[in-house]
Amino acid sequence: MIEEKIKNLDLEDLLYEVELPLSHVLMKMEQRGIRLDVDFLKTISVDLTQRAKELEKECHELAGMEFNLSSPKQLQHILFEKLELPTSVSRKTKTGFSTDQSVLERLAPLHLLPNRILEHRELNKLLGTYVNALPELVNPDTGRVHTSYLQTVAATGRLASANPNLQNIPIRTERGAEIRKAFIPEDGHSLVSIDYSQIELRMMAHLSGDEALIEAFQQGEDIHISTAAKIFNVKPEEVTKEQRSGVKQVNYGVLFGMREFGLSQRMGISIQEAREFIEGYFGAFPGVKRYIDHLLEDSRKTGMVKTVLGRRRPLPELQSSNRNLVQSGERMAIASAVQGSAADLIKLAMLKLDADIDREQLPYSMLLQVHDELIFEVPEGEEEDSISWIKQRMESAMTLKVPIVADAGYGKNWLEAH
DNA sequence: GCGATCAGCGG
DNA sequence: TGTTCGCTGATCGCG
Repeated sequence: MIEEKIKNLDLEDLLYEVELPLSHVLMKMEQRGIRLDVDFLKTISVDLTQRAKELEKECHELAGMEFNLSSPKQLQHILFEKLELPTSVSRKTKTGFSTDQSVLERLAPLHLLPNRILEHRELNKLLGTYVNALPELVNPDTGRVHTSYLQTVAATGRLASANPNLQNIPIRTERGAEIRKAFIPEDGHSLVSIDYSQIELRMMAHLSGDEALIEAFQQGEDIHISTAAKIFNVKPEEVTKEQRSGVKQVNYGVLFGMREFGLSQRMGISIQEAREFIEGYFGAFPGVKRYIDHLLEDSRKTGMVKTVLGRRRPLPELQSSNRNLVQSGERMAIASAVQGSAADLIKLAMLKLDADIDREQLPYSMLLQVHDELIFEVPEGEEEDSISWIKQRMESAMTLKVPIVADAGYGKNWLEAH
């Protein structure tokens, strides 16, 4: 029986105290939906389409012939055969040479076309996936978009979102971030966004018990700067932007089980330099190194990895004789422990928030979850009060060996609130 | 119409 | 050989 199995795997609490109650919270969020400013998106669409057309024309001229800019196959032919640009910067794919972003960036100094393609790709992505697609998904009865949260598809225990996916709305580029302005509150309300600060690194500090990492978080300083100061043995105020940026990438790379090669690619440094970087990192945080070693040994023995709430991810790869498969499994083991535990944390926070909103009959609506961020709709004038109320509950959802910090904002659209 | 492939968005 | 997870869209070959 399934109940028997759940009991034997010690998953009863997770199922009955977390996942099943959470399904109700998610249902309410889906039914409430979030309001979308369709007129605003139509306006953006006109501008982006105009610019995309210009770029398309220019690309055809640069290529000396017409072709479909959205076809990697045709672009491959133009770049590497017609224009004879070097294939050395491109990795092989099943169908030939890749024309992805990193390749086009490396070709950019040699020809104008790759640059124009890059811009065209950005615009086409925004138009096709968001600006033109989202208005189609507005429910005519509610005037809002209603995502579906998937509770059982992510191997780490995270949620997923679909139809539409509201967990991957652009933010990193200026044009992309504009799209967030289309997500707006009900009349007389504001959007409030509260996100956990560096939650995965804090979870790593907690899980590993590394004294230096814990100390760095307890000091409440910029974690990447204090990490850099430790690795390079300088004072925090002497850390350069480049050093901070490199350390940040290592900090997050460690969470994904990154190795020398991946880091060197990402940072644009040699493999030797990347190796020294990683050695410096683990030298400064020996507890993290010990934790990862133990985690991998344990996961290999048991064939699975667990989060703080006992959520399990089977990892048969770790017992394979294929070295690549084992290494891939090791990356998943580290990522699952950290990301999955962070997912546990925000789920507890959501349950507490929902229960307390109900109990205190507060006029706050939880609308969205984006892994480390919660978005609420609250009445105008209650922004500050709601923020301190929500923040307090998010920051105390679990007790870790480091402080849990959440940053908050509010506004008349999602971009402003962030 | 379906599935494989490539590409790119987020945390 | 070469970062984690998952979702979506366009193209293209197959039927």
